[in-house]
Amino acid sequence: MTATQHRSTARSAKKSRGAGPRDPERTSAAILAAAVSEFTDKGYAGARIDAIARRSGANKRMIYHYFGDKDGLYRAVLESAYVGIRSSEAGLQLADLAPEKAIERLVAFTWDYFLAHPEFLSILSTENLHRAKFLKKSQRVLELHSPLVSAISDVLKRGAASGTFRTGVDPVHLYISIASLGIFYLSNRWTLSAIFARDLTAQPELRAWGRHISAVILGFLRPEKPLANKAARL
Amino acid sequence: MTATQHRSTARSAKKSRGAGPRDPERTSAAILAAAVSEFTDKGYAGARIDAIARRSGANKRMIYHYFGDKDGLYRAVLESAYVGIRSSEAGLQLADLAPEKAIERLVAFTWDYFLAHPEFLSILSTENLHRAKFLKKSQRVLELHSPLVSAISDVLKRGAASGTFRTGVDPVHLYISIASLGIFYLSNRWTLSAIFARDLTAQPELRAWGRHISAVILGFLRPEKPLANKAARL
Amino acid sequence: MTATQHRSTARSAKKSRGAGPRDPERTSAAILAAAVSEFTDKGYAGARIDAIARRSGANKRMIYHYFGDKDGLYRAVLESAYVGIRSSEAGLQLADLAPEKAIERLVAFTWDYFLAHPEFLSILSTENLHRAKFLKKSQRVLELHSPLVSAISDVLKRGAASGTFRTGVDPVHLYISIASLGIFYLSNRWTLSAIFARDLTAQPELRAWGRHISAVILGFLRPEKPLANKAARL
Amino acid sequence: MTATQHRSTARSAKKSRGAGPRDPERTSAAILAAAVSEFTDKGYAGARIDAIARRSGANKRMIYHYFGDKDGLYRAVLESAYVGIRSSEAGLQLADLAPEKAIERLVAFTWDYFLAHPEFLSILSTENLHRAKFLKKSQRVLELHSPLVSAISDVLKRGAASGTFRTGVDPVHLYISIASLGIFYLSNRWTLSAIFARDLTAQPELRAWGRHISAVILGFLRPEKPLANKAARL
DNA sequence: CATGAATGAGGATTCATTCAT
DNA sequence: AATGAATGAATCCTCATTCAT
Repeated sequence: MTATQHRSTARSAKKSRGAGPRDPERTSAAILAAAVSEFTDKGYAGARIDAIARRSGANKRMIYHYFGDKDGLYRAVLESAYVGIRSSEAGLQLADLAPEKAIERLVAFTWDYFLAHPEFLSILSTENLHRAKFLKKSQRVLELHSPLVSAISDVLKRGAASGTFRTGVDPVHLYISIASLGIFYLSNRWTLSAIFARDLTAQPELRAWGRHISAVILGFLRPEKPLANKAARL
Repeated sequence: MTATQHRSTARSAKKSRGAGPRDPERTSAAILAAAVSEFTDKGYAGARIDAIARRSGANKRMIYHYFGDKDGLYRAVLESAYVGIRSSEAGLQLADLAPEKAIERLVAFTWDYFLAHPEFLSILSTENLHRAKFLKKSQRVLELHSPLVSAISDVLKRGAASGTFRTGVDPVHLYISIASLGIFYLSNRWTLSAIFARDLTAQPELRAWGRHISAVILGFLRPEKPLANKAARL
Repeated sequence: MTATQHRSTARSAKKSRGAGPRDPERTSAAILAAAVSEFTDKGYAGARIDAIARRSGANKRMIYHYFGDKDGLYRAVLESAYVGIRSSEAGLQLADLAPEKAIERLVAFTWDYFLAHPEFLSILSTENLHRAKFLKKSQRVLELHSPLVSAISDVLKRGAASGTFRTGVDPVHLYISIASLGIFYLSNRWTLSAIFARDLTAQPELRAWGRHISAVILGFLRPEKPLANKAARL
Repeated sequence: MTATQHRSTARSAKKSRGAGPRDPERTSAAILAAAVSEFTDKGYAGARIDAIARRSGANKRMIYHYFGDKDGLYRAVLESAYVGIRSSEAGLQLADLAPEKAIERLVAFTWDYFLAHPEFLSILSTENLHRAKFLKKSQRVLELHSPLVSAISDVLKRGAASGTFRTGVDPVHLYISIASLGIFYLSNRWTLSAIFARDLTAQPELRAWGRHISAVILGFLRPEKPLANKAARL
């Protein structure tokens, strides 16, 4: 990625043409970016190749050249979405933190990421409408997830050992819970705002919900019976 | 209703054609049912009027007759989905139960309803892709939700008063949390199964997740400092 | 066929609209006729659905409605071509004629048919470019040909028995020979005229070639050693 | 030629890339060969410039460099096909053979050539679909054919003079007859096999048909009335 | 000479919707 | 009330050809 950027920077110095013909990397990146927007806004079936061409400034033919067909382009969008979140996540260093802090940090990161990347939520939703038809084929994406599970598992073990967390929590369940609370709220804020007659998309509401997620997750993780009680019962 | 039935009975004697032409109610119900399936499976843009006509056995022209256009048909589907869940919910009688029992019941009902009505999840997701464009227009649906909020609010108050629940919980937040955990899991089970390499659609996993939702919600609702509070009260 | 014509005639009396909407039979017949011309002129790949729509006066969508896709339309054209020649042929009554007369009649009919139906030659040529890909799938066409072989076989047997024809002639070979001489000349008249610098498409040339086919076929069928045989029999 | 070879040898030492860039002759020959295959398989309209580039290993731009456009490339293919058969034919030396032997040889050569050069048949067929549009423009090809007609004419005259052949046979007609029987069978073997439910592409069938052509042509050429009869009538 | 990116006009096919009966 | 034919505007995709290097 750095190499690429360098190269294109170097070149754009030489010839400052706005949107670059003869610059395959830039062209295909522009197409991908436009495709992310379009698929995000309209879903798979609603997305229009013509619109992507227009948005990206590229010739329609180039889309087929670089991505094969609509499916291929969508697949590229899907992959880039997952690669995006997982690689950001990799910088969290949960192992260096106390269990409670680690979970707080993971929850905060996740919520912030979802807030900052609405396209991720949208692609997810689209992909699930298709029952993960495309995702299943993407080995590249599938390999991305075991580090995440290991990291969470490690935190949970440490927390249980120190008595901070309840025992027996499944790390996959925990991650899904965190994601649920964040993604569902954001993905469904439009219908939720409508039915509850309350603007859940407003900044204060969003901040409140972020705190709520933390409260729910940490509230749940508290040991089932406080230590004192346990001792008392013995 | 009686009139209609009488009429159609009278006529079906006259001309015994299998599926009923000249039976407006049956025709439009068949169309709606087919539309639910189609929109559920394909989303709004992916749904095909032709497919709905085929699936329902009705003439395509009838769809336009009863529902105006594709939008109108979709709106009908959307409304029927919300009416379905809210009217089932109305039978819960949460006010008659102890706070903890009431929440357990609400959680269990909600999870079971989502499990039994995948079309509800799908429609929700589709509607959110469109930022609730259609829902906003449906006064009928919007009016359906204040009883739900009131009921939950009442339970939370009773729980807080008795020391069973923490205080300051927003009923809308609580409902969204319950819905999040259920809907997100089910809507996303296809991608989640893929990325976590684990069949989250299997019966035991589904049952485990149902228990997990209860644990999370009730775990969260526990008073924040149980020992102190409890001690104080004793 | 007669029924159809009658019906559409009856109707066109009632409502004299030039090209008939609401007359499926006429519409699909018009499409087929236009398709025959287009595929004949341009071959499969060169044919344009748009052109067929224009030529037939039908809406493009109707082509897909009646024939499925380009392949289906081509297949219909192919079938109609074979049905055309074989059903005309069926009226020849070769069994009622003396062997030599029967062959003369078959040759004359075949040549005349080819002359009158250039589209048949063209479709044949197109189909062979595709190695009979479509024909192989058409059971309907394949069943059309055994009566022809039987009829020729019978004539050859009678001719051999009476000493008019040589023995051991394969009826399929004979038919292919007759077809070869006629079809090749006509299909290739354009290149042949060019390379031999002689207008082989002119009427006198066509008549001369018709006589030539007869002479070749009958010349070939003469018994191999006429003198001896004839003498012996006298 | 020598210069070119020298040059390319010198360079192939320098950069041993498999197929030769910087070797104009090889590049254009490779393009032509690929074009022959492509036009043969798909016809003019069905042929793809991209496919020819891929098949030949040449850059698409080179095709335009050497042949101008699709038409020019097709024309080159067409010319090479005719040059191929006519120059092979030139070696037959029919004048040195007895008339019957000469015809036998011509028939055998022609059949063998068609068998060995399916692309010739295919190009012919394609060119005739276009009514010899391209051929007419190719002076080079047109000049190729008068020697053939002269040679056949000479043989026929000698045969008629010696009483071996019937009189009044048009040499162009004779050649077209020979070509008809060979080309039609081979070009149409796919449809003929299908409609006659018999594999006419099998080796034994091909050999049998080769003999059949000879039998038909020589059978036809036999004098109409044996000499004895003629004498008797005088 | 050679390359691979780029293009615009068109190609088959599909869709929601309306018309005539 | 119900039907099946008909439509025109898109929609995805492909093609021959040219441009910049």
